[in-house]
Order: sequence, then structure tokens, then C-alpha cells
Amino acid sequence: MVREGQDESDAFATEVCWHYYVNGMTQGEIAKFLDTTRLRVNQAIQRAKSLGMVKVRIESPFVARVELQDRLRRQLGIERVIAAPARRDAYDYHGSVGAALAAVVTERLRTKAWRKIGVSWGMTLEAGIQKLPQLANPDVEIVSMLGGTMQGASFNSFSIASGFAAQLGASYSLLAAPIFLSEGVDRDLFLSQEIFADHFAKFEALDAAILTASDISPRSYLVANGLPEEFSPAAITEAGAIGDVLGRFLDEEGRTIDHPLDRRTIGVDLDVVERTPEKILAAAGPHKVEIIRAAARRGLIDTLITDDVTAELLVEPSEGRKTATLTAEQRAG
Amino acid sequence: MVREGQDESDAFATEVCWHYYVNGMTQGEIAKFLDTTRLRVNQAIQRAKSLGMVKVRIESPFVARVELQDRLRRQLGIERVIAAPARRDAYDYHGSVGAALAAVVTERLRTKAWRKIGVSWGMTLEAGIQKLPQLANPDVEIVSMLGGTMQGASFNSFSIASGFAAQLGASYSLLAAPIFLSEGVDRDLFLSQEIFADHFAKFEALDAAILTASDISPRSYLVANGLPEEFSPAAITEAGAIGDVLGRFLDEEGRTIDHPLDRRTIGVDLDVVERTPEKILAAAGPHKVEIIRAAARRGLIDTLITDDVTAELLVEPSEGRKTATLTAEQRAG
DNA sequence: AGTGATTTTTTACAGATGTATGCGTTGTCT
DNA sequence: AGACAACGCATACATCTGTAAAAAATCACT
Repeated sequence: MVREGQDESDAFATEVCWHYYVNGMTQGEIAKFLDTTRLRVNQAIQRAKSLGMVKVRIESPFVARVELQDRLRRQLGIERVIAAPARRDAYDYHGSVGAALAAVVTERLRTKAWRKIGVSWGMTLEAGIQKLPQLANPDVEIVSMLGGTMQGASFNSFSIASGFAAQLGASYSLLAAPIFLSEGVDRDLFLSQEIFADHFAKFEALDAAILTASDISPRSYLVANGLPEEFSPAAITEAGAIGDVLGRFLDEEGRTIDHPLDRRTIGVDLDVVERTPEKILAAAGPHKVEIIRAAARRGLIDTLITDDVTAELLVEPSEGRKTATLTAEQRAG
Repeated sequence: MVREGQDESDAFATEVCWHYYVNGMTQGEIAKFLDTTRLRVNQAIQRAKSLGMVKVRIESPFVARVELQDRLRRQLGIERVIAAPARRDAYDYHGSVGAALAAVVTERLRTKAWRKIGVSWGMTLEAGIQKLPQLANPDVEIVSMLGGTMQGASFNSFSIASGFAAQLGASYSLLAAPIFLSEGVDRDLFLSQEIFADHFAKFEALDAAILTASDISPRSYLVANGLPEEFSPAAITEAGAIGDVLGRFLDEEGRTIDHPLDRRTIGVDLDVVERTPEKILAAAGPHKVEIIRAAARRGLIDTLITDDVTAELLVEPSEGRKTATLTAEQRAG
């Protein structure tokens, strides 16, 4: 050509991409058609992609959610994120997340050979039970991962494990103890009872754990109904806690806070939970953003189930909102 | 899922496409990641494409031209179209087309083992010679496909073949005869001369033909300089002709017109040209639109070299201008 | 429960794609 | 002119992709 190299090569790449993407020709066909080698065509496509000449856009109502999930997944460094679409007009923190949790558990049970599933408790998990279909999994055992509350407003904390078991057609194993021991009770002595030893041994053998997280506020079922009188929410916050997972209060970095309350908690140790093969944490609500981040940092989440409202709040504000139109240069490598 | 099937499957397809196109994951990786089979992922991508969910856009200054060429190529039913970018401020019909012709010929000579190249003549081909680099093709013979003019304004019609040969470093073979025999000369007798028989035999053995086309107007070098006095342009038009290729006047359908002039023309028969393996026709200008269409219909064009202005005029107005953003559903089949 | 029909899942295989290797050509420097 | 380096090209090969057929599972019906 009389024209200079850059133009010519761009024009060539343009024509190659046109045939490839628009006309659907194969690289070999294009090479034959343009009297060149397949290698050249292949390289032209790769160059065009890396130059951002080829733009792939996915048009679907689900794109925003998928993108959000993907970004959050990378940011939190966890395996999977599900951001269920929340009702923005009647936002309740639990409805959509519960449905998504039910769907995930159902799907997982269909394909995985889970035997023991550890469960936490709380309003989010209660919502999940409501959405579960009736299944038959006689080989599955639902293992309660922490003690229960002695009083409550809406549901019995022990009923979470049994409720899961009932819907899943599974057996269950409760931890028949208060979540927080009374003052003066010797923890080691209490737990030395044989029945507890058997139960704690199951924690090490869980195939999956269904968790939730709460902040420290009256909205937290645990704080509202379970906290011993001598521990005020303010005192726990003072100690650096921003919320709890399984009754264990964590600081911003996901570390268990050093506080007398922790030594009175009856339930699985978070270090044990970390070793569980599949950890599903379901939680939503603007007030839970910090504790979800902390739980992720602690390594307590493989699959995060939340809603799109919370997910939006979870993503780093620094990471500017990307458009759904992205370059597909990734195929190059 | 609690949601209905359509939504779920669309959401799934969206997520799959996201991973595939945006994250650049392989179908197998996505299947493993989403706990499903590669088949499902493959089908989801195909469904998304066929639903128009995936849009591929090529962003390049050359897109418009490439698209134009491709559309024209299909419409004319020829192998290749090159629409060189014309200078719209100083439009001359020949500059850009000549450069493109030179580029094509150079490229073809580099890769193809052409031995005999037939050439027409005219201002467009003259422009091509000007843009040809100096090459060395001692094994190539340039064969003039028609007789010459006895007078002219700008260039000698015989110099086209010799000019090509000089630039290409090839030998040449002229047809030393007038393009139109004088009245009363017996054509068969004239052509029975041995030297012409040899030359005409070469027409059957051409590897390629470099052609052009003109309308019937003073802008045509042939009409202006070559037409016998007894044939007025009006008379030829009257006979149905809209232009000529190699001195053969064609009607709209590309048929050689039945006219006394045709029986006095000295040059290759168009039926012979049709059998030439590679026919390159270079022509541009709004006035040449009709004759280019006719030449294509006649099967005289494998590669059309024109400019973008002419190409725009050549495409059927009925075929609405498509946008450069097209669905890439073609990969499905 | 048994049986047949329908649908999924698995498996296999034929292209298509992306990459590395070695060879030949071109151009350049001494 | 000869040697060397750089570049491009053909080949080969390891995935990846798309599709069809076989096997298995599920479902509907008797």
C-alpha cells in the first residue's frame, strides 16, 4: 500500500474483525479469503481486542447484578457472591436473601453429597427456611453451631436447626445450651459433659456451614434477646467489636475481640469454622456492611448471599462504577 | 429457584456470558465455577447470542468502509470489493482507485504465480501505473487485451500495457491494431494475420485481467478519442448501451449490445474474459455506477476496485443503512 | 411397582483456536 | 561478498469449542 503501516494494519484488523465477528467466518476462512495466513488473522484479532477495537456488550436486565456480584466477589476475595434483587419499596433485609439462600441450599443438596450441615440462627436464616421447598435428605444431619436464647420475640432460636431439618427432610442435632453461660459457670467443666463433646466433634466434620452476621444494635436478634444483662452493647462496641458471627464478636479486621464475653460463649470456634469446606453466609442490610466485610476478611465466607442494595454498599466506593460495556480483551491471554 | 424458569435461565445466561466475554474465562472453567456442565454453558452462550443479548461492536475508523465493501460484495455477487477512501475535496475518480489497484496488483504478484496478465487501458489504469512500485517480474507478460487509439490527449493507449510491464519488470505484448476497424475492412481477414492469431491465443491463457469500465460520455477516454466518426455516442446509447468494458458496449444487464460497432472491435471477446481466473476491474465515479453494475452482472469482475463515494452509490438504496453495531449471532452456526 | 417416553448427563469426536518451534528469507554490517 | 541478526512464515501441537450419539436418570402412566 502507499499508505503508512499503522493505517494499513488497522484497516486489515478491522476487516478481519468484521468478517470474524459480524460475518461469523472462521479465522481459516478469513485467511484464505484475504490471501494471508491464519496466524496473521489470529494476531490481527488479538491486536484489535487488546487495542479495544472490539467491544462486547451484554444486554440483559441481569447485567448490573452479575457485574455487581463479580466485582464484590473479587473485592472480598471469596468464591461466590449472590446479590438477590431486593424490593426497594418494602425493604426488609430478609425476604430476598432468604429466597436466595433457599435456592442455593436446594441446588447444593441436589449435586453435592453433604452429610453434616452446620447452621447458625437468626432472622435471615429463619426467612430462608420459609422459602425452602420440602425435600427428602435422610442422610443429612443439621448441626446447630451455637447455643440458643432463653427468650425471644418472633421465633425460637432452637427452631432454626430443626426447621431446616424439617424442610430438608433431614435429622438434626441441637446444642442444648444457652449461647452465653451465666456468670461464674466454669466453661470447661460445662463443656466436659459427654453430650457436648459429641456435638463439638461434629463441628470438625461439617461439610457445609450456613452462617449469618449481625451488627451490634437492637436490630440484631442476638443483641436484643441473647446478650447477658451485664454486657451492654456499648461495652462490646467499646472493645472494638462491630458485629458478630455465630455469637463471636469481631473487629473490623475480622479478629475475635478479646473480651470476657467471648469466654462465656457456647458454640463452635471460628477457627474451626474457617476449616469447613463450604461456608455460606447470608446477610443483608446497610447496617451489616461492616460485619460482612469483617467476616470475609476472617475467611468465614465462601459464598456470600446478600441483596443488591447491600452489595452496592459493600463495593469500595473508590472503585468507580464501571459501565456494562467492557472491552473483551481478556480472550487474548 | 423460587423464581420462574425464564428469569432464571436468562440470569444464568447473563452470568455465563459475563464470565465468557468480560472475564475471558473458558467455557470449561465457567462450568466448573458455576457447578454445571460445559454443555450447559455452551448452550447458554448460544442462546444468549441468538437472543441478541451479546452485542459485538467494532470501533475503528475503517469500519464504515469495511462494511460498505462487504455489503457491495454480497450485492454484486463478486469475490472482493475494495473501496479506497477518496478525497472528497478534490475528487478525481482516479487517484485513490489507482493507488488501490497498484497495491492489489503488487500484493497479488508477491503471492500468486501469474504468468500472463491481460490489461485494458484508460485513465484509471494509467493512474494505477503511476502508483506502482518498481518491481522485477521477468516471468510475467503483460498482454494488451484490445487495440489502441490513433490519437489522444493525455497518454498513448499503447503505453498502458508497456507502462505496466515497465513498472512490474515484465515483458509485454501489444495488440498493434486500432481498437475499431475502419469501415469496409473485413474483420476476419484482418485477424487472420498470424501475429494476431498468436496474440488472441494468449487471451485464453491469461492468469489475470486488469479491466476498467467507462460510461458513454465525453469523460470516457474511449468515447472522446477512439470512437469512429460515423458512430455517435447517442447512437450507441440508442442501441441500449450504458457503457463499455474493453471497448465492448454493454446494456444494463451486462449483455453485449447488438450493434455494427461491435463487429468492428478489435480485442478479446468478453466471453473469453469471463473465463479468466482472476478479473480485477478498477473504476470509480458517479457516472460509472451503471456500467460497473452491468459488468458485475456479466461476470466480468472478481475484484472490484473503486472508491467509497462510488461504492456508496452502488449499494442498493433499498437496503437500508445498517449500523456498525450488529449482533454476533453468526458464531452459532 | 413396572414400563415406556422424555429429558438430562456423559462421552466422544471433529473442527477451530492459540502458541511454540524451527526454517527460510530479507536486510544489514563488516 | 559473506556472515550475522531480525523478521516473517509454515508446521506442529495443545487446548478449546460445538455437536452428535450413547447412556442414565427422571417422569408419566398403567
